Amino acid sequence: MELASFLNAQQQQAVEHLKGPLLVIAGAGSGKTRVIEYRVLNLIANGVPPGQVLLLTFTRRAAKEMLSRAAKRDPKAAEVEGGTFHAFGVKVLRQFAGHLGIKENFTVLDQADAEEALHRCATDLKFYEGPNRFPQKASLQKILSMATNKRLAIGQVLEAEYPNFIDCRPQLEQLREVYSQFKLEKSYFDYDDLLLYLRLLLGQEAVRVHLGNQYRYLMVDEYQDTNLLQGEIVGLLGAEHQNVMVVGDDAQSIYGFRGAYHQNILDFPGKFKNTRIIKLEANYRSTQEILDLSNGVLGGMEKAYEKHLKSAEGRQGDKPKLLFFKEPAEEAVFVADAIQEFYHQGESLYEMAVLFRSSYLSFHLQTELAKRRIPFDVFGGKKFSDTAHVKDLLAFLKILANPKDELAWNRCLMLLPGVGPKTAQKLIGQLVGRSSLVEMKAVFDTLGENAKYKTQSVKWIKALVEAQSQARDLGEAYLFLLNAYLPVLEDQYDNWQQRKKDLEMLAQIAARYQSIEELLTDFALEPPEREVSEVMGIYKEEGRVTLSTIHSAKGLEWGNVFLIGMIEGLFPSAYALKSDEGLEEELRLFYVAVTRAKSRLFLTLTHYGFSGGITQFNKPSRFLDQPGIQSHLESPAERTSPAPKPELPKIGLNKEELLAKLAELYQAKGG
DNA sequence: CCTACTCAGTAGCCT
DNA sequence: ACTGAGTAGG
Ligand SMILES: Nc1ncnc2c1ncn2[C@@H]1O[C@H](COP(=O)(O)OP(=O)(O)OP(=O)(O)O)[C@@H](O)[C@H]1O
Repeated sequence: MELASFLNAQQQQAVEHLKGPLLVIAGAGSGKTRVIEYRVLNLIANGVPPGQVLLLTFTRRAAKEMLSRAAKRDPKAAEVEGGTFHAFGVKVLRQFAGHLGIKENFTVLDQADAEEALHRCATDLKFYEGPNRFPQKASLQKILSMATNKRLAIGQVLEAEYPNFIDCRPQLEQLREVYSQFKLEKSYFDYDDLLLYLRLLLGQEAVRVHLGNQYRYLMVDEYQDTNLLQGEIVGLLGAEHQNVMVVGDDAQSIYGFRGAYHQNILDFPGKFKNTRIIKLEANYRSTQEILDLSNGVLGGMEKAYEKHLKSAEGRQGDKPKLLFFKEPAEEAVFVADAIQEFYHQGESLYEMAVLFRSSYLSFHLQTELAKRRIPFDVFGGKKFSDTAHVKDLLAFLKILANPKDELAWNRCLMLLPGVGPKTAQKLIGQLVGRSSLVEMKAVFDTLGENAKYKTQSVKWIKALVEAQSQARDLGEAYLFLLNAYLPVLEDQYDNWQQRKKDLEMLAQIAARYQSIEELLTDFALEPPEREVSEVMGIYKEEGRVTLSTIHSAKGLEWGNVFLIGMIEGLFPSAYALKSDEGLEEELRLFYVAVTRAKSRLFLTLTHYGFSGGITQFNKPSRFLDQPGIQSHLESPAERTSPAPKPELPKIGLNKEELLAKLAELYQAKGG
């Protein structure tokens, strides 16, 4: 392989470094991802069996992309073990399940499932009955998760983030214990458990040696967004052989809310003695104008970064533009117009992205694009699998996979009219004592005739039994369940037809899987993004515009990028303004956003916004006031201040007059 | 005792 | 739009 034709000198050094610890730390667009790709190939070319290489990435998508690109040059690269820390945790945990007395087909709880489970434990412990306020389920999950990922005591998390709940510390500690027991008993693992148990297993000398021998070469991408727990995992996985390469950019650490510890990357050389450090200097992605702005963003940070982004090839282009609009609909029209214009100039839709801080900022644009039949994909925000009806059907599938899944039963039973928490619990008490669906059927068959939920629940258990015994594949099994669920769906939702379509689409996805466990695990670890109608029409050539949160755009690049919603309180987010670190992370997020663009970059905002049911005046993001940023933006000569509201015309109508006018209008005029 | 309904308050980023 | 609190009613 002639590396020199694909890599610069520093990249080659990194790719040719095969043994011992290596840290590649470099700015955005400097070719870090490319280094990983070629290092995988180089390891294989040097005789390393691909199965001995472990590549941990931030999303499963990233791992898949890197490995499939590498596999084009050497098919063996496809055999490399790649995925997220969480996915790797699942894999290892399934291998060792037998030794830990847990079911091999354990269920992975997503965040909402974990919240439900926590809520149940807290309710059982009667923590909501006392006179003191106890955190809501979402906060419970966040507090415990933060403690796990940052390796902090619950008290420390409370002090730092939830001082108002500081008195709940003993209860929260008890809750964590009960919740852990509950999960272990039922073979549930939430996201944090996947890391925690992996860490626990690696704490066993024998496991550490075993995995160290199995995976002789470890690579970690986006290392700046790993947390302390993941840092420990890397330390243990690499302890045997020290062949650990981590890659990242400390200025791109944007997952603090998930416990990311950007110091991890700076501490790496301390953890692994004799670490070789390689810095990549040249940027291959963007024009110098875009990089000037990026450098301006870096310059606005508290922390001084020595890096200075410079285009490798001296690429020149337009200065990034800052544009103001009256309201979101107008902003959407501008973006859609520009997309169409670029498309007609010959740009592929794949080279266009619209980025935003929060997913709801894209709603207007979604409407506008759909209206114009411009195909697009949405990343980030509410997932397809977060919607109630999809979760309902997944609960049925969970029961099919594991008839003793109490949380799934609870969700399903609560859908029955006449069944609330108490009845559901009572039924579950009877159900879990039985070992199969067929035996469970008796519970419903023997219900008193006056139980109004009897008919429906008997239909359900019948469908479950049939799905288990008669279906030839998962697609068929799914249809049994869907048909049983439909009456309740139609009852529950006004827009059931739309939801039914979603569930039919889920049928297609389900049919692609061999086993339910696989499907459920995939849905938990990498939920499908919200599907968007397959609009065709005038855009025959393939290609789709990307609409993405900045977080989900990490590591990606496009020729044309629109960053919308540059509004104070939205970006930087009001939540983040509470602390200096919060604001600093927003700036890093801004840096990530602008460095996604190769050639053209637009920042937009609107004067009016809509929030909490009222129209508001927006203030431009404070980022735009920073001189180092402003000077690299081309904006309208004068900043159009919000148009003053026109004076209201004076009219005076009293109640009688109003009623008389109303009566006039009520005069029927239609056919 | 339990469920179903109404109302008020709030709305982030992800595995 | 969606959640939790509070209350009316089975
Ligand atoms: N040596 C090179 N010569 C030419 N182009 C390169 C070279 N290295 C990388 N590139 C290209 O530069 C762009 C950015 O590279 P890459 O995605 O690897 O950067 P990165 O450092 O991972 O960026 P980020 O930190 O934003 O994820 C890609 O389009 C890549 O193909």
